[in-house]
Amino acid sequence: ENIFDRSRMAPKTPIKNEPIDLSKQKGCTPERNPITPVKIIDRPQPDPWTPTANLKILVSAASPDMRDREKKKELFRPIENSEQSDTPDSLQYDIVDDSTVDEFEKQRPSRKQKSLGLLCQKFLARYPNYPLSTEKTTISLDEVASILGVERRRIYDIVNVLESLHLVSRVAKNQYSWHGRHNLSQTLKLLQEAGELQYGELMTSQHKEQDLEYKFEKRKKETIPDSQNRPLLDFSESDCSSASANSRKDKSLRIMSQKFVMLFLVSKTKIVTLDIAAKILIEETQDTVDHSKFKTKVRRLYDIANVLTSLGLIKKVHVTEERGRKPAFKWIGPVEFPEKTDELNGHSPTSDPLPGTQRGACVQYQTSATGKQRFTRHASFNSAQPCEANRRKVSSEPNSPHQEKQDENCSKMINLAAVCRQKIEEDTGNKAGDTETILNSTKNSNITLPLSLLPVPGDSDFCVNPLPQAVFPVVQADVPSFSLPVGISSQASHPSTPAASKTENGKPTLVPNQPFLCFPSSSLFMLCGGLQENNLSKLLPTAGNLGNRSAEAQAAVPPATCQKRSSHKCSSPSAPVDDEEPAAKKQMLERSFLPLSLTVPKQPSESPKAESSPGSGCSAAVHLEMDHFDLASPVAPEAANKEPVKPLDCQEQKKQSQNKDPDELPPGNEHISRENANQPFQPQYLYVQPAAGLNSFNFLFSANQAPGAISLAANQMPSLSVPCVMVPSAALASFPLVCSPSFTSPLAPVPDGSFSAAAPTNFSVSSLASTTPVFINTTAVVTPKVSPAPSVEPQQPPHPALHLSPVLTRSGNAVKLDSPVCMGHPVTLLKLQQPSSAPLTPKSIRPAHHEAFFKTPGSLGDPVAWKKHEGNQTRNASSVQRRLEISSTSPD
DNA sequence: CACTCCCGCCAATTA
DNA sequence: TAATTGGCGGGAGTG
Repeated sequence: ENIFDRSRMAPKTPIKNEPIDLSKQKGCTPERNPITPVKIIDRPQPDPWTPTANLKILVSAASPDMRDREKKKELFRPIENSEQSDTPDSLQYDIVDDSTVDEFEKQRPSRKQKSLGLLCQKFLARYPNYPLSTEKTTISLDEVASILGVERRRIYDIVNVLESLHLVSRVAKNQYSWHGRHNLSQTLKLLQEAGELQYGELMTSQHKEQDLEYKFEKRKKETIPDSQNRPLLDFSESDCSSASANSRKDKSLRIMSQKFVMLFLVSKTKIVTLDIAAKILIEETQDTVDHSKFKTKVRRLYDIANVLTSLGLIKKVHVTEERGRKPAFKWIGPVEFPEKTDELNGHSPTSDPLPGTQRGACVQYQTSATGKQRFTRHASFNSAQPCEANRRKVSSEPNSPHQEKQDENCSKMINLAAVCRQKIEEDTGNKAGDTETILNSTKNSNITLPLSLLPVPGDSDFCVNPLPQAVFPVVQADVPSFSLPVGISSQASHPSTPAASKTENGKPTLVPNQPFLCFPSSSLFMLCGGLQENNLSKLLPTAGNLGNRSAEAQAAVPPATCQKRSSHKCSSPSAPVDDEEPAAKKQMLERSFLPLSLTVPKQPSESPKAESSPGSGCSAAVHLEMDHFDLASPVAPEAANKEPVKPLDCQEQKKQSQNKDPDELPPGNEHISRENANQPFQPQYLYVQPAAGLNSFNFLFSANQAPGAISLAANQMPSLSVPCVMVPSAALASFPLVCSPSFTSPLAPVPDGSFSAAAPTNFSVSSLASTTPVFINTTAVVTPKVSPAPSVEPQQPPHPALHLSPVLTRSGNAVKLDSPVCMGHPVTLLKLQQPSSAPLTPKSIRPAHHEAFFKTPGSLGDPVAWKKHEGNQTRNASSVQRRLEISSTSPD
């Protein structure tokens, strides 16, 4: 159609034609053949494209490049075909016949054919819905405009809306990068959350529109000032910090789009009438609701609606009310936004080429995490780009008047964020109370993270950010590495531990902050502590900025660094850095996402950044955050040791993040990632038997730490980004136990004695045999029994050992070899593979099913320990679940 | 006539 | 200053 138009109508077309068609149609030249040509023209073009269209889509999935190229050409075809297809053709023919000459031309271009919706479809057709992570698709506005045969202005309309949903992001002038729908669910989720804050009340009431409106206004006044103030944090700015002003009024379209979507997401009926939406939007923006404004708003809404319709998120409907029928749109997109990993996983596999690289990391995150991860990923990608990418405007200026505004907003936002957070937590089912409590209990500075999060502006991130997980530090503990839990607390250090660690290969790793210890055994363990959103959030913050968080956050994470290494080792030194940045970016991005005010600018806090990590390249990223782990990587085992030594306690934890480099690690090694700290922990642990790829490695994950961290490589190779410790079984042999005091330490510093006590225990464990992996959380200890479990059989649930009391754990570390699991905390142990004793789980034992475990954070025995993060955790958990499931499956 | 929403002027922002 | 973005609203196409 376009072609038609072009030939006839559009002057521009000529150019477009050629370019547009690209190679294929020559025949179709723009000429206007009065007669049949029309049709012919159409035909030819379409044909070439159409046929392929479907294929190409598929292909696109397969090969990006191809798809891009082809899609461009074809894409619109399909659309056209679908919509217009028959009609136009037939018409055309007729027309042709009738009015051989000019007339048809006029008709062709019917307005509909030029609609923004159609244009958007064409636009979308050019890009894969779920581009591989590896490929980065950039969109040139000029190019697209010419290809689609429209003025740039129109492209802006589309892109702005897509940008609001994060399907694309502005990279530079005239350049946008295509993200596809990977993040869509995340974005929608955020919008929904944000929407609930802003409009929740409104919609809740079933809406009568008026009611809604009414409420809306009311609400607006009361609670959400921000929207008016500065609704637009949206994107970039917030994070960027300065935020430059919101540029222009601009963003209006973007913001409007987000708000519009929010209305749908919040609405129970999922139907929003234009006029209501317009009113709401107007009000937010302005108080005056003059008619002209209304009209303008409606116009814009149509624009947005057209794009959303093209995206398949809404459809037009009519609602008849008393007074008649009103145009409205119904949301037909996803309503629930679990984090989805979706395709990512599938895609990811391909991506990993880079072992240690960022990318890899990113991927993992993605994998592990849900949508968030995706973001992360993007972020990483974007990393190259400035955060601002989103907005050109971002001015760096630190403080500008705008800023002030922002600050104000920030405060508001913060509040909102807090609210959101709470909400989220609650929603998640976590117990918010717990969280807090936990915090308190935890006190340890670092750990407390969760708390801080709340208050901190960063929170907003929380709400906003989906990605948090992206960041966790991962450490690989390779062979040699040992980290002593010592760090955990100064107190904590345990002689034994260190010794142990070293002893053998050093495999056993302790992570200072981390709660868990892993031993390699044949089977794999995964422990998940609190994975949570919170964690995530925390993590994010770190990256971001947020000083506040930093402290708390340390926990947060360093950008994950190592990620993927699973298969490879990560090692790339450079990677870490990158990761970090990306993380930051992510944050930004995330923030940006938030439409409303959610995003909060970071506050100035000081965050001590982690020191740069020593040698490990990867580590760099990590350090930031804080992880305190030590990794002992082969490379720098020493370092690891050192750190451990340090008093981790609160302070240190922050800093510590050290990673080690993966490089050195032998492939099989374990990675340890840790998170640390900060957080609340979650009691959940997963034990995974080694999958094929894993062989002897065991993984432990602490939920808390790395939310998204755990991800399994596509191949099954598990890659851990999580704060986990993996120990090669071999290494473990001698050491059964690992203790990480750190974690707990923060909360409850473990008495030295306790720890030591534990140590002994461990030894005893030795009997277990190498196979048996033992994890000890400061809080909890788990002993998985590996199939071969030696005499000590963990299986019995009832083991006395199991009971190590949480107390111990908390206080210090409890360790038990015998019992399959010991938990200080309400940790849940999951065994995926082994059936062994079901009962293994300590208190919280949930049913063997992983899912169950994950899902129910609540089960945690100690609320205190685990705090609030749960909300986050939940998310994390979910991600974890996935992974676990995956992993489990693989092993199975 | 009401609904849609295309079109493109022109200002704000950037480069 | 030129170019890029994008707000905005007139007014045309549709039903």
